[in-house]
Amino acid sequence: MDSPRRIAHLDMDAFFASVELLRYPQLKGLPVVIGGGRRRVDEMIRERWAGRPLSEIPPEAFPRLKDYAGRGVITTATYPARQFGVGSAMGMMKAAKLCPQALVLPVDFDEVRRFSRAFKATIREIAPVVEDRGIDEVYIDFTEVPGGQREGGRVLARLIQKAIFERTALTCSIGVAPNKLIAKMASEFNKPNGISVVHGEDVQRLIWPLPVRKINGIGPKAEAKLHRLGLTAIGDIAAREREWLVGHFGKSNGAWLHDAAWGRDDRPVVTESEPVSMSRETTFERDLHAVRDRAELGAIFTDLCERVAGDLQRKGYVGRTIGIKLRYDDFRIATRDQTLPLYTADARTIRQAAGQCLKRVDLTRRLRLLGVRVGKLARADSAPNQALALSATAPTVAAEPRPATMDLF
DNA sequence: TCTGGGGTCCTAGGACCC
DNA sequence: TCTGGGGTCCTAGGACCC
Repeated sequence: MDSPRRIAHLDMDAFFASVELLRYPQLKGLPVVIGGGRRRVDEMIRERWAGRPLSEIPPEAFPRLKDYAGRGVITTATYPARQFGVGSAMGMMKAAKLCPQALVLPVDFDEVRRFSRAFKATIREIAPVVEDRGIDEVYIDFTEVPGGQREGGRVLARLIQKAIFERTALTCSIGVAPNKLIAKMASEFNKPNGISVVHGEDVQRLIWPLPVRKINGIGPKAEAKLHRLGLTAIGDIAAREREWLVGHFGKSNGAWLHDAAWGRDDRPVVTESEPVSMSRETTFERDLHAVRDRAELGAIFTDLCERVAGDLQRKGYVGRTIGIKLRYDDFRIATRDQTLPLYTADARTIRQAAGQCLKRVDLTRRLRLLGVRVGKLARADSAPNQALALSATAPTVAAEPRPATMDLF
């Protein structure tokens, strides 16, 4: 007999902040936020306290939110900071109003990635079917893992929690359920360092009272529309006819909403995937103008192209679609892209194509952000250009005159 | 309260082909 | 002269997630 599906969602608790607290244990229990600045705050601190262990730097030595005057958002807040209403994705300015005394530390991506690899490796040693959902989250298929069914998955979840803590000294929260959709919601029920187990028959009791926004895939826009229609809880969606939802949200979205509200989701746990695009973008310290700040903008542009090229080369990919992204001072976004005849990972080729794209957007407004993207990726070792060349010159294909519009490229 | 950076997926129109 | 439908690729924008 087939075992019923048991899917876990695991979320590291305040991941970025917890990683920093391992370095600065003296900050435990204090409101700390991670994020914001491009200035290496911790380097400044270390310089000032050179020669002393990091753990001996007194909390008073750290910068506070009230002293922080930069663009940017909070990546993670410790639980003491969350008590003041500070949370991820919140602007630094707003956070400073809510909790001016919170200490600010920058993101140390290398360190966070190191811990990310460590906790994921620990999980895979216990349960091999793991789907990456970013730096601090995974789905795990418990179904076929020995012991994965005991107490609905609670026993295995405890084992994983313990193994991660022993290896990294970090805590996580786990939800186990019949599918990814419910597991994701369940992992939030007992945060931090919690486990919750949800069964199919619990959907009505545990899921229906939750606000619609708790469904992974319902964002601010969908939430607003649901509210306008008088639907605020997940149960309100479930109470509607499928056809009614299809009428208001379209065939695919309406059906999905109905399924989600009833806790139905048969998506598999996907262990491997290939990247679709790679990009680099940056928000300037102050808004820049294409003409007045031409030199500065040009240098940033070149740097972005070089960084994307570096990423592609380091990871072994090439791409054919080169694109740019602008954010204007009024927060409107414009994108342009162009697909090249050959794959590339070369910074100059990327810069050339991205430069063409830049000519096609409005550059009279001041810019807040500039980004460069490479899409239509292929593995560099799969020799995609040779394949393209072969198909273009295959003897069975007659050489046709190119239409005039192609000459533009 | 003026809102980062890195992604994925979906939609929709037009070009082009059969 | 007018009328098709299906499929794929390209491009721009937008919603959403971590």
